[in-house]
Amino acid sequence: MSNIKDVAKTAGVSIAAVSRILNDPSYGADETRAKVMAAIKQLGYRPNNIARSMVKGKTHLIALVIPDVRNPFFTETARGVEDVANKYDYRVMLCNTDEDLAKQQKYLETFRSKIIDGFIIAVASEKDKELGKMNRQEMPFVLIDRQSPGVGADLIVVDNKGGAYEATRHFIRLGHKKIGIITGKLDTLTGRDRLNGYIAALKEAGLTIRQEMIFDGEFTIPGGYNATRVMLNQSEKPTALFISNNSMMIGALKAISEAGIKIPNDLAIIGFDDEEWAQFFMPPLTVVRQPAYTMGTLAAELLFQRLQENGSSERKEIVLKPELVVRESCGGRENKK
Amino acid sequence: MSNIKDVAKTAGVSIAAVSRILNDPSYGADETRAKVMAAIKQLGYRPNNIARSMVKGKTHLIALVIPDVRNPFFTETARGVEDVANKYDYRVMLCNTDEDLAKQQKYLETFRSKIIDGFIIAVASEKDKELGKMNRQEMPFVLIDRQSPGVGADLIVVDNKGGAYEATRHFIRLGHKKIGIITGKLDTLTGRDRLNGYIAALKEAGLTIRQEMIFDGEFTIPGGYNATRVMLNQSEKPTALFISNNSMMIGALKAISEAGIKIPNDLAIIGFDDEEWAQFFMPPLTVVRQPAYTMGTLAAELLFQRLQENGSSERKEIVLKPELVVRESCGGRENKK
DNA sequence: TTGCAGAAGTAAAACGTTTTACATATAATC
DNA sequence: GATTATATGTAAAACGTTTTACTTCTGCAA
Repeated sequence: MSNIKDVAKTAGVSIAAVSRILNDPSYGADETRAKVMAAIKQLGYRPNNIARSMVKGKTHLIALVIPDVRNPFFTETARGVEDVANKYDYRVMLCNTDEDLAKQQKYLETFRSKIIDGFIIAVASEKDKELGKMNRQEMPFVLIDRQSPGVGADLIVVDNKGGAYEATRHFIRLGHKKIGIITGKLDTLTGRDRLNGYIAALKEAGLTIRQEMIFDGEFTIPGGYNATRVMLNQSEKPTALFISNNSMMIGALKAISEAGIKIPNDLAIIGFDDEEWAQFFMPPLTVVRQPAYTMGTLAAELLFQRLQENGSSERKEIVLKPELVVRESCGGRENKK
Repeated sequence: MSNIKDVAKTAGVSIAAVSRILNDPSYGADETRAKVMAAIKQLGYRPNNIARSMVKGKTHLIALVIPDVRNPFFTETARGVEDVANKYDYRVMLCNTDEDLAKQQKYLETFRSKIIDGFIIAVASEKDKELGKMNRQEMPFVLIDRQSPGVGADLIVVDNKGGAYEATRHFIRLGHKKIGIITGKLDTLTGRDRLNGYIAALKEAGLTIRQEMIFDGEFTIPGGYNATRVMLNQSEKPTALFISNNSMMIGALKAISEAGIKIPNDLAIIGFDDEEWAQFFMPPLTVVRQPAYTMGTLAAELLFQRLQENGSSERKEIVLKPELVVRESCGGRENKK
């Protein structure tokens, strides 16, 4: 591979001249510029970015660490990050931790060796201890989707409680009294927040909170399936069911179908997280949509802001409002019981 | 940030000694090793990987370029690549081109600047011209899932024709005579291959190929919806339908449901690409499953093999067999018409 | 004792850029 | 015509490592 030295030699100029011509459009006489360009073309020269990174101290790379590449919520976020990064002429390294703290730590370790300029992370676990040790001055980062206690970095999250509250309110407005919930893992803040939003709405409406209307689906497909099946096998069934994430929705749908229960006539349902297939399902699903793409763009913008400033301005915390997308899985007012 | 020089100074040894102690476990007296380690700990030193990369000529980074991060097929492939890469102590940069040739070229351009050691790519378009210009000696790469005419790189693809053939054969075995297909984009080899597998099976069974049983769904959800709707509105309907990718399946399912047609009694269906929700659908979907994860691991292994050898061994082409996963969307023998 | 092998350590070159500090030539101002 | 500013160019330092080539020391065999 040819380097800048070769170019300088064949063009008959100094190394510095080549570098300047490449980086500063206003520099140099037309004649020498032409010579240099000709040499570059002839040799097929490409500047070596590693060398450039070393002297500049910037790699023009950021990382996005997510716990599950197969979750559409995170890939949508990734697209947001990527679009903004490209705008700033940065590339993004997408790192998948598979909800595994050990994998996450391996990535963080790699980052410390200055291979990237900064990163965005949705932590694999609330229990992480490494993140707090990162020097944010040297390597800025922003947390998304999930909080990490004790880490004073910028944070962008969705108002999970608010989203669950809105969904439950929607049921109540339609006249439902027996409203169930399939919760996510309650050792995560996200899981707890969604449950709390549900409870808040019921309380506000003067409805009693009943244990037999609350089942844990652990955020997984089989979990959602089992929880829903048990709930629907009870003597007293809910007339409306809030399923608090996308994976559990898939399981719940199967359980509902197997039980011969019709949506929305026998049971109204609302999910959390919008997905492509949700609007194509029969009936199309009413869901709480999280602004995943926006979360990605905002996180990236925040990170680039940090990368540009040298003095550290104060910590930012952004809470994004989810949106209730009303489709047909709740029917209308007439099906209250 | 402290560097190796600082460590050398506080430990009272030379720079070279520090480097050696760090990289060669058999080097150095116990005493000096201890001094160096203490200094490293005290200063919180981390070797700068960029500098290391420059002298070594390796970045320990590979890229995976895919046309759609939201497609589970590709994210599954990504997991395969990632797992193998981590095994070799490499990190992977996931690049999403959104089926956009311009974006792809931007990434390729970045790669030429030696920021990675090699890459794996599912091209955005068959029409790409840049890839052929890449010097495979300097920057090895392997093609996956999609061919790129004129590019003599290693290749790993799925036997699309064979997969479609198997699916169609399954219909025929069950006694179906009127078998329809929703094809993907026919300007892609993948789309054409799947159509050809379908045709081959029909011909072999002595069934006639009928235009009104073949509709183009363009690999998209709305395309699949429209194509299926039109097909099912005809006077003569198929009794079995092969839907040749995952996205079109979502659209087709809606059209089938809206038409009041029951699966599998009125219509048997088979899809291409297995997805989490496919087995949870009612009825669970029979599909042609592509070995996405395996494709990722094989591609990565092949790439690392290339990275290790210096002389170039001959080009490899691997064709992976897809697998027909029989579930309930085709019913049994009794529903032939 | 001499010679030699191996271990432990060092100084400096090398990787491929950008940037600093400086030199020279040309044009502009008085 | 002298002075000054500006444009164009260069040599060398710098970035933080690894590696080469060399020196010194230690212990062992002859």
